[in-house]
Amino acid sequence: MVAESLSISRPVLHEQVAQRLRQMLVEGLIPPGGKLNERTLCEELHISRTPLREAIKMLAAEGLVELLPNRGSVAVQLSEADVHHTFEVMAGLEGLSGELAAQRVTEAELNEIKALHYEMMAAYTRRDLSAYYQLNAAIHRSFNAAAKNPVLTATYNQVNARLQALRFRSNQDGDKWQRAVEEHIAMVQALEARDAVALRQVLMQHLDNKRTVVIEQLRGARNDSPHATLPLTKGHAE
Amino acid sequence: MVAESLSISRPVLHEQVAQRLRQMLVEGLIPPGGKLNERTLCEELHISRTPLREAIKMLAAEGLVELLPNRGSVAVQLSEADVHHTFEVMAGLEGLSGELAAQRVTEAELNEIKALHYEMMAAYTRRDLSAYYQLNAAIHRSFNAAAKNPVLTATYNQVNARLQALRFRSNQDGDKWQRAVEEHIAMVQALEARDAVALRQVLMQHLDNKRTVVIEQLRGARNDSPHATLPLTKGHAE
DNA sequence: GGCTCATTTTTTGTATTCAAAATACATTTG
DNA sequence: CAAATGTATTTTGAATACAAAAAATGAGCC
Repeated sequence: MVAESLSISRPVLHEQVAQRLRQMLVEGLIPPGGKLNERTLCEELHISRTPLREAIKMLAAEGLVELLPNRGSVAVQLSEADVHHTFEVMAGLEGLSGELAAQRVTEAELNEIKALHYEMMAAYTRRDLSAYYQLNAAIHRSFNAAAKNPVLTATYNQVNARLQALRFRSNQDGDKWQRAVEEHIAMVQALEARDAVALRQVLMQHLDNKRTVVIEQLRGARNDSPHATLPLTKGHAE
Repeated sequence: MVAESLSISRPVLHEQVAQRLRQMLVEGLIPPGGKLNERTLCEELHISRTPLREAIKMLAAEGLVELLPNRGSVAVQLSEADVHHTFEVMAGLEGLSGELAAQRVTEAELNEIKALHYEMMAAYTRRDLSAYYQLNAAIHRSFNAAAKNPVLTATYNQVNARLQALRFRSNQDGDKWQRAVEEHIAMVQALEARDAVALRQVLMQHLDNKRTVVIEQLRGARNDSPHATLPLTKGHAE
């Protein structure tokens, strides 16, 4: 609606800082529960406290950090219940995505999703977890895009960002991984058939299963090292 | 999780300011598309620019204002497409609310919802639009509470806040109002029967209809006064 | 030795100042 | 008179300065 955007437009500082902090949170550079010391971050990012604090306030509104009055801010640490609730909402949003995508997907989009799907199958066959994970994310993004609802996409991304900080790599377990792949096959079939109800069903089920896997993993990690930051990418598929 | 909150805890300034700005946006004191002049707001609220700017950044993250680099910030003005997309997401979230509420509602909650429902029926019978509107909102809040998912509630509220700024009063039209009431009756029945699928269905349909009403109203208002801020609460039921 | 409480230090919250960009205005020129 | 350009003013963006609260330190005491 507003014109600009064509101009060179050096992004403003608080935006850059917010983006960088998001990255640090998702990458675990700031671990869940970790404190965001303003002075330290200012020195690291070579900025003053004003834009840093503005960025932190944005992240707080996004649910990525928690503000403790007069005591600064910490990276959110999701409890098991929080994770459960977040996945529940994600399932709802994914379901809606699927429902709308089934109605609105173009042939070109469908083809691209099928292509990504086959790439993913290749990654699965090779047990290439990293590639699988990336393709999986790309496919879910594509479903979202096919739904053609920017509000949905924004909402989805915001809720999802909180989960990203968990840095889970699900489907390490062979059976679970296979089930996920089977669900993916069903997804593509439902999308191709433009079956909104079926697609919604599959996607919600997919998320529910993912939730189970993540929570199991979370419990394991907590038991392994109750007070340390969660160990990441431990172990591989099979 | 974090302790505090028991203490009297005078809220910090940027929080107070954010709350006040939200109120001003929802009440139309700052109209959609209206500019947020920092100097003016500072004087009105008797604060310095620092907490004001922090608050504005939070509202931007919430999607209530838009930041224009080097040109300040304006209250979001939803296009018709935006409204359409927002309602679509709201329908999905309401549907999920209903699905979960049907599974989790307690007898006490059900009773309270039924009580609110009858109060609402009374308001409808009297054609008391204001009371109807408030009770309607209370009922939807109760459904949300019965779903017992704080992430869902927070997400719902955030998306809903953007619509609040439209200040619509739907169901002025007799037929539409009656249909909405019928849907409400179906809701309570489905909740009482703990029929998750039916409840989801009714709630989504309810939101879809509301969307239609709001968009019609929006078109009317835009045509009546293309460039002024939208006229509010014009006309009454029947 | 451990505990309490006062003092210092650090950290956060807010206000003010300085700088840069955008806007408004006036002057010049064709 | 209109368009364009240069100047002044306003407004936003960022850094610094100041105040208040919390945390850390350490001396005195039991």
